[in-house]
Amino acid sequence: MPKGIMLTLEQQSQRREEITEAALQLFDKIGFQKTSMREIAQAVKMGKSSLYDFFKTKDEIVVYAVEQGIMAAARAAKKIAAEESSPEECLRKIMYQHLRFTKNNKSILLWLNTEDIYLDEEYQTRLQTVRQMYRNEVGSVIEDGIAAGIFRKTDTALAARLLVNSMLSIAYVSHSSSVLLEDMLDETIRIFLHGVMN
Amino acid sequence: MPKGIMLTLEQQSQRREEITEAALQLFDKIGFQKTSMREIAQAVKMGKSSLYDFFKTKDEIVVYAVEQGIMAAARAAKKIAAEESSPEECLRKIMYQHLRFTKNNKSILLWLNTEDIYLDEEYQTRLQTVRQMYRNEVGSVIEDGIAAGIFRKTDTALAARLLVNSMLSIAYVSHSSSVLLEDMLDETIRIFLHGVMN
DNA sequence: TTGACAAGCGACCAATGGTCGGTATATAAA
DNA sequence: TTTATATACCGACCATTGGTCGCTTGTCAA
Repeated sequence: MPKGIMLTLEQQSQRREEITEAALQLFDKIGFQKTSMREIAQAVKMGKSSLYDFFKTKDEIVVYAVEQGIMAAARAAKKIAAEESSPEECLRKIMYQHLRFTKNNKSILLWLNTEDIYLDEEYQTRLQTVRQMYRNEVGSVIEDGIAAGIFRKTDTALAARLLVNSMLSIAYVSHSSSVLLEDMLDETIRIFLHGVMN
Repeated sequence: MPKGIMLTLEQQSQRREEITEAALQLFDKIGFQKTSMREIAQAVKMGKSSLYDFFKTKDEIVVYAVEQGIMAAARAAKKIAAEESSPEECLRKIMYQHLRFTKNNKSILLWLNTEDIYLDEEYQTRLQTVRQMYRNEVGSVIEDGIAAGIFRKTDTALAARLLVNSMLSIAYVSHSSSVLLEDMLDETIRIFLHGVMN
C-alpha cells in the first residue's frame, strides 16, 4: 500500500482484518503476553508504529478480534434458533457450532467466557456487551423451552452461562483425551438436560 | 531479618508465604499483568532482587499460590468425602467450599483460566497435576455414586470437570447479580443432578 | 581469628508497549 | 499547473518491565 493513499473505510477494516488475523495466529502459537507488537508488525510487514494507526493498544487488537468472533457466533446462533423449533435440538446445534468455532479459533475461546479484570474498563465493557449478546441468544432458547413447558422453570441467565461455559471444559479435555469431541458434547448436553441422577 | 542469618526451611517457607500473600492482594486489586515485581517487593519491604531468592520468576509466585490453594481445597474435599456418605450431599458440600475458596482468589483463577497454557511447561505441569488431583477427588465421589446406583453411568472425568468449571460461572455472575451465591449453587447442582428438562 | 556461606541489595540489561515528529504521496482546491 | 491538505507509514526515542550479577554484610563453625 503506497504511502500517500488515503484508505477507504472498506480498506481500513480490511487492514484491521489482516492485522488481527496475523495477531491471532501468533497468539495461538506463543500466547498473547509473549507476542510482541514488533512481531505482529513484522508478520503484516509494516512498521510497528503503523499498527497504532489501526489499534490504540495491543489489548485492543485482541478485544476487537474476540468481539468480531463472538458477534459472528451470535449471528449463527440466532439463525439456528430461527430455523430449529425443538429447544433441545436447538441448544445442541448451537453448542455444536460453538464448539466448531472454538476449535477453529482456540485463542478466541480462551477469552470467550472469562472476564478479564486487568483490561481497561473500556475493553471490559466491550467484551461484556458482546458476550451477553451471545448468552442472551442461548438464554432465549431456554426461555422458549420453559414457555413451551419442555424445560422446567430455572434461572435462564445462569443456565445459559453454565451451558456456554461447559464448552470450555470440553475444549480443555478434548486435546488430551481420546474421546471424540462430539461424544463429549452429547454427554454434556445429556447432563444439562437430564442430570446425572438415576 | 538480619542479613547474614541463614534461614531455616521453616523460615524460608514463611517468607514465601509473606510474599505470596502480598502478591495475591496486589493481583486481586490491579491484576497479575499490571502488578510489577517492584511493587511486590515494596509491599513486603525487600529489594526487588531478593524476591528472586525465593521465586525463580514472577509466574512462579502465582503458580505456587494457586498450587497451595488447590491442594488445600483437595484436602478439604477428601475430608468431606470421608465424612459424608450421601454422594449428592457430598458434592454439594465440596462445591460449597470450592466456591468459598474461589471467591477469595478470584482474579488469579480467572487469569489462570485464560492464560495458563502459555506458561512455561514446568509451571503448566505443576498446575495440571494439582488440578487433576482435585478433580479426581470429585470424580471418585461421582464414581461412588455410580457404584451405589444413585448416579447413572457417565464419563466421570468429564462430569467432574463440568461441575468444577461451573463454579467459575457462578463466581462470574455473583458480583453482578443480586441472586445469592448459595441459591445459584443450589440451582447449579440441581441442574447437574436432574437437568433442566421437565 | 578466620574462612565459608548466604540473605539482601543496587546497578545494570535487553525487551516491551507506546509516543512523536517527520516524510512521502494521492487527491481536492486554486 | 500549482498549492494545500490529508494521511499511511516509519525511525528514533521513552519509561517501565522481568530478570541477572556481583558486592556487602553479617552468622556460624572450626
